Amino acid sequence: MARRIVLSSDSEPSPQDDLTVDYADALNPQQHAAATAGDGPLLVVAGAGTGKTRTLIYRVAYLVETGTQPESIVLLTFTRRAAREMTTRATQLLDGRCRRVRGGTFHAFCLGVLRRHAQAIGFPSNFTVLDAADAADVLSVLRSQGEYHKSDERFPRKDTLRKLFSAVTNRNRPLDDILAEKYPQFSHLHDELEELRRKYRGYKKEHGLMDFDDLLLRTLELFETDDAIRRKVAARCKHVLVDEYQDTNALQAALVQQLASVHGNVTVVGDDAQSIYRFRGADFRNIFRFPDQFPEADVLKLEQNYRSTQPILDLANRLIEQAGRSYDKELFSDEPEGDLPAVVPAPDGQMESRFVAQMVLRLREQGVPLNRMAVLFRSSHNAYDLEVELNRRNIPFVKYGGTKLSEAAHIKDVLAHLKVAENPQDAASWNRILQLIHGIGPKTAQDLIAWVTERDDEPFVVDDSGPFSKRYIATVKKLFETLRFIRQKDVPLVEQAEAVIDYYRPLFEKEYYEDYPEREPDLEHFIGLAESYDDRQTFLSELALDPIELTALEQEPEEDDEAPLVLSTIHSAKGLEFHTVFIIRALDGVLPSSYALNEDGGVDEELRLLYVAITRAEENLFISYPMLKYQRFRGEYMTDPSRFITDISEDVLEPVELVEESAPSELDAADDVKQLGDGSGSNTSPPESVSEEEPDEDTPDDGLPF
DNA sequence: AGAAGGTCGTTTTTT
DNA sequence: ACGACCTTCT
Repeated sequence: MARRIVLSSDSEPSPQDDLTVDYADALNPQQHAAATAGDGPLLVVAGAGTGKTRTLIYRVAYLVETGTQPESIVLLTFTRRAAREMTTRATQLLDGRCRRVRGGTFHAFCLGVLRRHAQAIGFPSNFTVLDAADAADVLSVLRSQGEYHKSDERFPRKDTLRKLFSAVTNRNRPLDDILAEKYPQFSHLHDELEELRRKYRGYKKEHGLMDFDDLLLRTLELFETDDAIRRKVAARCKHVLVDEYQDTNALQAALVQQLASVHGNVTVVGDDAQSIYRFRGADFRNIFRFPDQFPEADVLKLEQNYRSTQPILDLANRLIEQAGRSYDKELFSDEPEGDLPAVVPAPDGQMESRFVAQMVLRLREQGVPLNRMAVLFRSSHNAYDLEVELNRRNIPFVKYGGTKLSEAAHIKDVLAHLKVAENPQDAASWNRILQLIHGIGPKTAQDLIAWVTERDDEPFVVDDSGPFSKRYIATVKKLFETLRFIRQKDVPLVEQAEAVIDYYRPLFEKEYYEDYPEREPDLEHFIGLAESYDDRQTFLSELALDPIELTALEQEPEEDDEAPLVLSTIHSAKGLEFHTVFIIRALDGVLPSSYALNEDGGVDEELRLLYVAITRAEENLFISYPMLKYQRFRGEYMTDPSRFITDISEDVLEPVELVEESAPSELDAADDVKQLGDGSGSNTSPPESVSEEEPDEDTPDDGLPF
């Protein structure tokens, strides 16, 4: 290791009292210490709602204000949304300089590095980013080429293969280990799987493809291969700040080490009790290993909660006691007063949805804006019932964790055309667009791809040397024409998108003959989206790394629309906070997911998930579940409430009974009215029972101006 | 042989 | 509602 000579910053050292922000006044002593800490590694262990984000924002401002170039600050967050929000808030706090702080996800940051330096590890700079489905499709092609299902043995399906290989990469452990641990039924296929994994790597390299894991892995490889690049990149990272450190995996921890390898200034913030991404290779132990990784690290704790009332924290604390391992943070609030969290058993799923919808409307009447309320659930389909109910009542909502625009099959089709224009070697996209053509199946597609990727110079010319048949030649010609057009210089991205869609439309209507009218609007959205970008490569990468929620687009962004209610998976609600939180479908088999029961450590992770959900709430918390459930195969059956809430005493989690309001007399009037039962155990008045006038059939109007 | 079309069993969480 | 697999058609 070379001797290091550290040059001190040339900008004049700013004395504390010249700062424009009053840090001591805005932060509590613990937060203040973290935000204004000096150089070197720093670990901040912070409980839920303790102002972790706030502290990071102030730290960014402080660093900028004390002379650090904003461009040399790297703020790594879990989602792009979080990064955007943090830089915006830092900007409000200080000034425009904070906008130039570099921020984003590990994946986005690595993408930027690789776009500049990929050649050093044998990739073209215009490599394509594969999302999870694309990666699985590539594996599927390789699997059928390899004829692995020769005997009658079942071979893992494409998505299982992808998960398996992803786990190997993210946990940085040998295939054997992962097989033994997670897929013992496939252990005997070890040799075939190793071979397939090798082929997959080779295929990606040959065709300029990187999946999500590669973005991290190849960046590390780059740093190992070329030390000059490592030093150059790390030199631009004067300060590295990482949010949600408990959810990083082995690769990300290694990356942090590399990025900090020149200046050694790292601040990581996290909470081991909120680690919920184990399935993705995250290891909460990273946070405890940090002091080993950086021996001089200072460790600070934030314990005072500013978000929730004490009754909500009591429930959270009680809940986390059930975990197999102990967490030493006991959350306390400066807001002792508040309603008890309520557990609400509903007769069935529809009633559960009606309860949520009506409570939302009542609270809105009381002045709580819709977007300060959230409905959280374990998995996306748990909300289907509720979505129907909300649509029926014209209550606007956004759903996070649902289907993404770029994950819809027809949008992937359009994207594949643009990807091929960007990277003609992209066999994965070729495979997709060729098979859309009538008469071309897997085999012909492979032959054509082999032919077309041979000629890098001008891949979009049809001549007689190709393996063409009359069945589809006309369409292939049109396809190539379109591709040649959009590859010309200076064709605006919107026009490229329009050209692709013009070509694609007939194929689209044939492929989705059953329901293409419903899908049609997405194509329009897509064009609208393309308008706000001018660079095709940026557009494609951003869409892959930061997919757009479908419901977010359906929300017409009209001026005086009320901000919508938030529906979200618990995972996607991480880091957010709401005045009122509803947790629905709190059932055994759903909230501890039945999948988690077999894995060891699985149940604890589900418990942390519920803990995260609960600690999103500031004032009101309702946990509900349906007592009856319907499944196609089983018919109606009785459910069990989540094991996590059954043993909680009533003075911490208050049971609430739903009661239908007895109908005054008219027929059908009882249909939509219920009131909260005895909710008066707590120290504030229960929500008044509001009887709702049931609107006429099919013209729901809850008094909302939408 | 290879593609199209129908049928059956299925469905966590995300960059 | 979606994909893996099987059968039928070109």
